[in-house]
Amino acid sequence: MSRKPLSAEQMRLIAARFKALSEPSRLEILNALRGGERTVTELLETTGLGQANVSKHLQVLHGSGFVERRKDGVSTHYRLADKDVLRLCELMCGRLEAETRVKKKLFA
Amino acid sequence: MSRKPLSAEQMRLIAARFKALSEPSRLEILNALRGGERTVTELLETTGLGQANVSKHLQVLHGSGFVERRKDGVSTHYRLADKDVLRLCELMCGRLEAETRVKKKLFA
DNA sequence: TTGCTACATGACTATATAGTTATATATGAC
DNA sequence: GTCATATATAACTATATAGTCATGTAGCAA
Repeated sequence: MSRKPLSAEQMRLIAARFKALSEPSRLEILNALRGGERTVTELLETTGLGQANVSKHLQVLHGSGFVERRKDGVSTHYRLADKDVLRLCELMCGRLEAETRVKKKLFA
Repeated sequence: MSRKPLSAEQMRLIAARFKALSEPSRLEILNALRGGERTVTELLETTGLGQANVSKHLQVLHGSGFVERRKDGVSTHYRLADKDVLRLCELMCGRLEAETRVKKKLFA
């Protein structure tokens, strides 16, 4: 299970990737992309966030390698780069569900 | 692979968990705990961080459920709550390695 | 009691960043 | 060319937090 020791530089890079996933707005965007490729305008409508705000979040997600993009005329289409994001979120979800179960037991 | 839709509240909670993993210092602490239970003093020595700083990071990690603790006299022993942290980091590591391979190809 | 050690916490500063507004850039229609 | 649309970006404000210093608190020894 546990692998090689991690260097300080590796941990800095890993922390930066986790930071990209540490904002609810960005998770909302990623969640919206689960349904497939979306333009920025579509993401504005789905998430209800401001245009400049969404654009900045998309730059962060693209810079961290979580989304890829494709320009088509005046639009830019974004999509999930791979399934890792979903797996990461599902792992976190699993943790939350476990916690919730424990809390329910305490109050039962 | 992809599961239920996520509520805004769930995404807020997930983001908070990712945020706990988004600091290099906290990853260093978690990395040190891969070797097993450690006291705060031991973590100070391993990481080289300040006492108050480590203590605060440990509160964050404990509040997020990533570490558990056990008081023994004047000392507090911390340990990884489970293996999920390692799996999460390994997933991120895998992404980084893949990126590095791509970059090497570009310069080859 | 006093003193010492281990840890936690409040107050503070400095930095990072989410969100907004205004503007820039680019593409296509006309 | 002008105009409108789609996206990106610069500048700014407000908030969050990492790190430090000082202090508080709890357990143990003498």
